[in-house]
Amino acid sequence: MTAQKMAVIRALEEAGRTHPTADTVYALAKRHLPSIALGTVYRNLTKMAETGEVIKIAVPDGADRFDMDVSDHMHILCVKCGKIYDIEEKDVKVEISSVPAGAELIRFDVMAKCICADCKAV
Amino acid sequence: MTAQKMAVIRALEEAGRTHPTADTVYALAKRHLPSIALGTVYRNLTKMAETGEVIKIAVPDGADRFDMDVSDHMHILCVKCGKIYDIEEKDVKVEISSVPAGAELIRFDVMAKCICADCKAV
DNA sequence: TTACTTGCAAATCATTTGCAAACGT
DNA sequence: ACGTTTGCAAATGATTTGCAAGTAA
Repeated sequence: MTAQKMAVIRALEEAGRTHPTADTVYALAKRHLPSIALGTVYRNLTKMAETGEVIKIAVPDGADRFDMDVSDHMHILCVKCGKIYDIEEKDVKVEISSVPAGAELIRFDVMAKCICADCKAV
Repeated sequence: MTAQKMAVIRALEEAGRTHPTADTVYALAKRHLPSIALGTVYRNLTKMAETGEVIKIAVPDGADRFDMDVSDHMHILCVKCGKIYDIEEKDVKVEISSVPAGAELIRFDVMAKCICADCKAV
């Protein structure tokens, strides 16, 4: 456990439910540890994604987003502003009655797309 | 309609259900139109994604994939080899009982993750 | 000590873009 | 003729990596 990893975790906590990009995590972490490097943030986030401490979310036309909430839930992306919202597990039901023969299911990532209230208002 | 766009469409047809990357589409298109440029393939795919002629699929740790099957269906990604399989609409049921207030749902992209039969066999 | 982690900068990969020439209609 | 599309190469943006120095255990 290094000061850098702690700064990254703290940054993720501060980001709350905003699903920050690596860049945003870097900016937040820098406030507490000004010497931290962007590469270090990437290295920590990548490792944490591998160990399951965070979830990495790929979005079309944009940088990856990170989510420290690893509980079962899904995401809904506003295609206009790019904000990502959460939908709690209890509010989604996914059932798959058939997978490719022999495949072992690991997890679902449900990414819904919407135009969010803020963007509709414009 | 240009020869280049036709070559891209033909490449997508040849790729079948393999969800090719832009690079793969380029390689296939080049067989029929050797003078075609990678940039042109990107331009065509991007435009086609905007108009809904193809679907662009963002995957973590990899290039975007394209799918000429725009019907309602889901994808399942093997986290080992990166292959993407289809799951027909009738084999998946997604229900969302609550979306962020005021948001207008556009579509779902369900990306399941698995270890596919080929990779389990190794 | 000793393996792991960092900061930095350069490298890589996917994708986009400026521009002048070529093309479709 | 005129707006659109192309090929090419250079530019961009995100992410990764090599390396020497620093740090946690």
